[in-house]
Amino acid sequence: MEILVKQILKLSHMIGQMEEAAIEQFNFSNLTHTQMHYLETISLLSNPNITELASYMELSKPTVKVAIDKLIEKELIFKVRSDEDRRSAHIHLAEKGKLINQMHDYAHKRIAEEFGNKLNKDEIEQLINILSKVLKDK
Amino acid sequence: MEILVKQILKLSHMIGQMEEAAIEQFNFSNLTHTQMHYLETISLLSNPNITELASYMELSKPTVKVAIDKLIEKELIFKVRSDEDRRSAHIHLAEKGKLINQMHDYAHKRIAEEFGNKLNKDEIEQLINILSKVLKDK
DNA sequence: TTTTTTAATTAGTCTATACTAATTATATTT
DNA sequence: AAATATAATTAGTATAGACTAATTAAAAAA
Repeated sequence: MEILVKQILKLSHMIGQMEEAAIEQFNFSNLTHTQMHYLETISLLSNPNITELASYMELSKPTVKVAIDKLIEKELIFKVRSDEDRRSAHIHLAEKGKLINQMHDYAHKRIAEEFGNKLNKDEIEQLINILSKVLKDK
Repeated sequence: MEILVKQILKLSHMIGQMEEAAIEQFNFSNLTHTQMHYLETISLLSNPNITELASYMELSKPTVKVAIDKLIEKELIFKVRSDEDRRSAHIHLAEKGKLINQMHDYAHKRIAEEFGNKLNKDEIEQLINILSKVLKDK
């Protein structure tokens, strides 16, 4: 088990490196990690309003409002005022903002490639089975 | 391969969650991610001086100096003036600062446990073999 | 020994990220 | 209709994290 713990250290390091590389690749270097986290969360919640986003991220609404304003300025997201409740506005990812998802995809593909290059078919099949067991209901 | 890409998404998410949980567990919630990154890098470089640390992190020396001052104030690290070159000072992790390494260990152990709970012996052996192939020279 | 280089620091500035308190506009309840 | 509640915003504040330019102190080179 000691060995596995060490491997997990290396694995998480590798995943981190790949994500960092993807950030550069996609020219997101002008965004902070916090700002990328906003984009990821907006994508996850699909068009939340500020109240929902603030509650999910456990931040105050003014904090989120200011962050959102900056991301709007950078044309990464935009707001759509709700018709049901005109006090509320839903946050959407703009085309540029959607790149955040492609960026993660890219990183994950690169990692999968790395696995593919170093393993034969049987091993890949084994790995997929093992991971499906471990990651079930995640 | 599509499946593997999806699994890697889940896997990196799981690792992230475990690290976050460990941060809370170890009461590092009062540190920012940047500050933890400093501790990790100081540990990695083992007692760098400010110039080395700044160069490795690709930041200016004043930026690093200010960050280091704050971490000294929090008693996470301390400086030792060099005898060979009295202009220079080496940064050491204090006991509190060393917890950063234990924290990562803890996270990795928890992940390994999660694997252990869901896999049988054969599968664990397979996984270790597969990971050792993929993570060789990492 | 004088000059130059180097390590660290100080001073000053800017942006990001967080907060609370107060305000505005719209919805909901009484 | 009036009172209350809610979504978003504005204003004000504080800390973290980044920079450049200038200074100090020590070491190395001329």
